[in-house]
Amino acid sequence: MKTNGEPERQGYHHGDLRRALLEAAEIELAEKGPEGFTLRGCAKRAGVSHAAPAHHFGDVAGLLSALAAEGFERFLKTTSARMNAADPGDARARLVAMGLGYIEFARANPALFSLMFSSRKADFQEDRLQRAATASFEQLVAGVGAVAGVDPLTTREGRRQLAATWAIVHGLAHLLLSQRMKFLQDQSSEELEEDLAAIVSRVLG
Amino acid sequence: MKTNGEPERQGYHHGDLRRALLEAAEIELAEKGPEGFTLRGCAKRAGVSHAAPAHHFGDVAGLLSALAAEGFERFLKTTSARMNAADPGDARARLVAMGLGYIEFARANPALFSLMFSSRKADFQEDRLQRAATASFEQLVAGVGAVAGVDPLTTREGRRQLAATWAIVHGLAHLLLSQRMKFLQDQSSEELEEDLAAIVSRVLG
DNA sequence: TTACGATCTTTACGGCGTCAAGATAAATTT
DNA sequence: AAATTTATCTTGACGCCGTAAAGATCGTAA
Repeated sequence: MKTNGEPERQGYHHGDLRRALLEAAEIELAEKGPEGFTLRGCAKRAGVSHAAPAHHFGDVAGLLSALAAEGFERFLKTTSARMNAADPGDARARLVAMGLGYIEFARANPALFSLMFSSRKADFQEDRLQRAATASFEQLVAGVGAVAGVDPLTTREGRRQLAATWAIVHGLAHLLLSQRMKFLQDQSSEELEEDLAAIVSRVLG
Repeated sequence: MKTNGEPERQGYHHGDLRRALLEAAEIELAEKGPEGFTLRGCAKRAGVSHAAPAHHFGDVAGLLSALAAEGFERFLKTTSARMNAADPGDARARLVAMGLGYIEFARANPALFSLMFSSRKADFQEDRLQRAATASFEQLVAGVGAVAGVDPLTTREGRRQLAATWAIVHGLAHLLLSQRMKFLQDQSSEELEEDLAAIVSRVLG
């Protein structure tokens, strides 16, 4: 039995293969892209046999669902951090900050973002993933609600505001990731972020 | 040699296998999704051997590139039709119509749209695909330019308008396709389209 | 010490994309 | 019309993939 917290990966047993596989999966996803991702590649990267992941995640959907869940949890942290850095009394500024956090996460974790929003390989019925995704959605609803003064889901105008907010932010994130907004990405990073801030705050304002 | 235009698919040769494979690919893409798509499935659906597609398209990227090119050509037709149905003198109304055509195409051809905007399986350097995608982009630029009065790509404010227009429309399309805007999609189809029109015209207005 | 369950490996299967070689049909040349 | 060339499609093989089953090894508890 292990008495310390060290990895000790030398034996027949790995130590924390589940964690290692999640990390390997994220790297594989980033390097090979969501299309070139393979379970066997993750196993090889983690230094185990190709069938080892099955015991911890069942199948590839299980591994990707767990990774997507982690993605949404980190996503929520990113947007929350941005929001809390804004003026607590300015609901609109906080919502804009959240939107910019949304885009920041996408740009910092392109493969993960694409797994979370553009893939059907993960099982979004899985408990932890469902919960994490819902939590992020509820943060968005609350953010729009703080600006509107009502629960956006209860009124038609609220739903329109909610959809517009989400769409402008998600559209920017997705188009930037797919390298299709060259006219913005050809600029310097500072200019790009200025533009993003200007666009988001204009639509949400 | 064939003297008539009939298919005559009974012989060793197919007649128009290239066309048949493209149609099979679109159906396979729609049924199995972009992730479950296989070249062998297309061949089986077209009634030929698994290696037959290679001669016409080289590899799977070749087939999907050709299909994506067709997608962009149809996409341009859809947005153009919507634009030309709007008041020719109202540049803003025409741009809004184009945006609604963008979303209409995505909802009518979800698998194709995802191939065109969310996949790396197609080769966007391929000539015809590159041309078709560029033509669609230029239509967008022209539409925004008609509203702004300048070429949007030449000024910073123009680029911001361009990005905002594209992002709101693309964001709505992508989120609708990923089934994540239930609060809009739970409504009737008429109400949904009213909402889309309201959102797009608000952001572009 | 022994038994047991958890963890990982090995082996095997069918399906995939792709390549090479062969067969057949169509077109071209003679 | 016959022969030859070219285009089209099939067959068979290869390595990689995901997954299932069975065997090996380890940690733990009786």
